[in-house]
Amino acid sequence: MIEIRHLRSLAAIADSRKISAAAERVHLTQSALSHQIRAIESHYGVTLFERSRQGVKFTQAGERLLALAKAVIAGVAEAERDIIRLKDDTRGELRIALECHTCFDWLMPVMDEFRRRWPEVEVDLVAGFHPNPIELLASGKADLVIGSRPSRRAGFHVAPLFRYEIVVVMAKEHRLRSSRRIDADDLRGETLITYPVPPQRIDVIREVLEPAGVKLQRRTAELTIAILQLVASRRGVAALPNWGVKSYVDHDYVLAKRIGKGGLMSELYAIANPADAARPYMAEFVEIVRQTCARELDGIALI
Amino acid sequence: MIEIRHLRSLAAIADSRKISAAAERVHLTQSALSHQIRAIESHYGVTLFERSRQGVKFTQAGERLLALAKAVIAGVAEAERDIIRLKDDTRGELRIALECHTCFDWLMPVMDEFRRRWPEVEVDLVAGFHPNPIELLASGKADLVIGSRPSRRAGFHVAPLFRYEIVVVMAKEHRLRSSRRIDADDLRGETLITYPVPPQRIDVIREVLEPAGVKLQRRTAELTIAILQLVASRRGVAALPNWGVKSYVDHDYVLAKRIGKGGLMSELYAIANPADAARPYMAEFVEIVRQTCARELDGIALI
DNA sequence: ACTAATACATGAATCTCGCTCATGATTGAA
DNA sequence: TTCAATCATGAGCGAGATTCATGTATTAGT
Repeated sequence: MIEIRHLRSLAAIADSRKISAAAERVHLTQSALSHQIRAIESHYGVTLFERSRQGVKFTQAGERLLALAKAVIAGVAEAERDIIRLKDDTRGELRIALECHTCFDWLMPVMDEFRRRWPEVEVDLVAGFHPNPIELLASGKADLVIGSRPSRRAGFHVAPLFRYEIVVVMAKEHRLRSSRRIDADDLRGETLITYPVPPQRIDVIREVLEPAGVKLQRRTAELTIAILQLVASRRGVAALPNWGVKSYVDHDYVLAKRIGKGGLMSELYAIANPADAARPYMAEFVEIVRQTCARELDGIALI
Repeated sequence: MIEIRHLRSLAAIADSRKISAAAERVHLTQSALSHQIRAIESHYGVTLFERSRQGVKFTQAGERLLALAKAVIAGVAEAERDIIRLKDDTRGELRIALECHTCFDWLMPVMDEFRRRWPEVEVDLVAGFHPNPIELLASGKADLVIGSRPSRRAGFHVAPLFRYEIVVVMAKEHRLRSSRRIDADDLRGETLITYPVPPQRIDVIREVLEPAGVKLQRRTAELTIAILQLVASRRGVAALPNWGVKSYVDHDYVLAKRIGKGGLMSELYAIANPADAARPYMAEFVEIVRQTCARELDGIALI
């Protein structure tokens, strides 16, 4: 008899196109998923998808079950929200502060979806640039910070979001235009264009340039689009999330290059006070971020 | 994590109003169901229903989960039908013959629902009275007979429907009007009004009168309403299913009396040729009968 | 009031079935 | 060809679901 866990597996497979990747998402081994699928297939006497190296392709029967899965999963989630509402007082506010300003790109759809699910929660963005957004949590000016992992000593509740790659963007005519990858030394003499935050908060400085003893001139801008304008007009280079610059690269406005051998990776977390983290809608906000980003941003990995 | 089996349990509890009765319907012990519910309740931190002597009453949270359960169960059933359709050729015909003519009462809503679910199957009623409807199966004139259990030697596929009580109905002014129960001897000298079928096919004769050596005059009528007219106008008594006469008794047209100490019970089965019984829509027709009757008929027990 | 009956709860024992582990099979790429 | 990636398969284990035995509470009957 089919169960919700099977439907969740199915949805995960549909999302990731690969059984082994889907297995991770539902916290199972590849073997377990394989067994699950086989069980469903033999139960109904149909095949759910054609397996191949580059992912699975759903059959008609698979699509039909997938449609059921999506409906059931959504229905269950909605019912669970309603039950929480019946049980607890779910009014509250969610003031969000961003450490990484590129995140505005994906925050809007996330907030939209969140408002739909928790209309009684007041969502707000904490405006302006802050040298250390985490302090906003401690001072009670924000309820949730999206940024890099704080030291665990600070006592905050930390939920992992995703890992992404930071790339160097440069003008199309830049002298390094034909390099496949960029190392710290390559950048000597360049101007680095960043958001107006302390150098220690900028990954490429902290992780790459400083260890190599390379110190660049800096120039700041508040908006991603402004940074890219400066880059395109050859006022310097910038280091930004790959998903933040993808559309500009695709349109050939600028070039993006990998940093170092394996690329410079960074991770985003949702950080909250432990008291607030227990609120029912908090975990769901994090889930919405993860799902939305996994769907809309290229080249990220949920963590 | 909640699973479909929990939702099925919940729906069964809602239907039967009693945990122990519901347990049987989902093929579990009362204990297992009790544990299941407790697990769900503690998982969500809510109570799903107030337990009391005469059944359970759903709380708001219980109602919400129940709504989910109904939606999910219906969705799963629909998806499974679609998958069967994708897999097999599901066209076919379903010619139904009735052994018990009172069954026309509930057959219409059943057929309606069936047509909705399997529009590509041609449903038909085999008209007229037949001395032995089972023969219609063997001769290929019917695909499904609804009646009492045939001898297992006959090689038919038999699906149980429900158990019900056969009561004696009599005019309000009948000499036995104040008896609480009727025994074979009480009926000596009466006229028994029946459908026009052989005496061996009439339960009250086979099970009660004949064993007691009581032989009554018989008179026949083809329609339940005609039999009741004759009873009401004091032309005799009849023995009919309790649910078949309930509305007439409730309106005080006739009286109904229990037969013997524990009542005369009878059972209905759906009988088909094994080859036909394998067809996907057959099992579902039986399910629809069971569910519809459990919902609409008073005083029956699914078997 | 006492007893019997009915319905649900509870804890321990048991057992099922779903998971992981180890390994094999297949296929595409280098 | 070999390697790497992906999925399949079978055996064995263990968590969790079920049953069994019993307890508790409420109700009906005499």
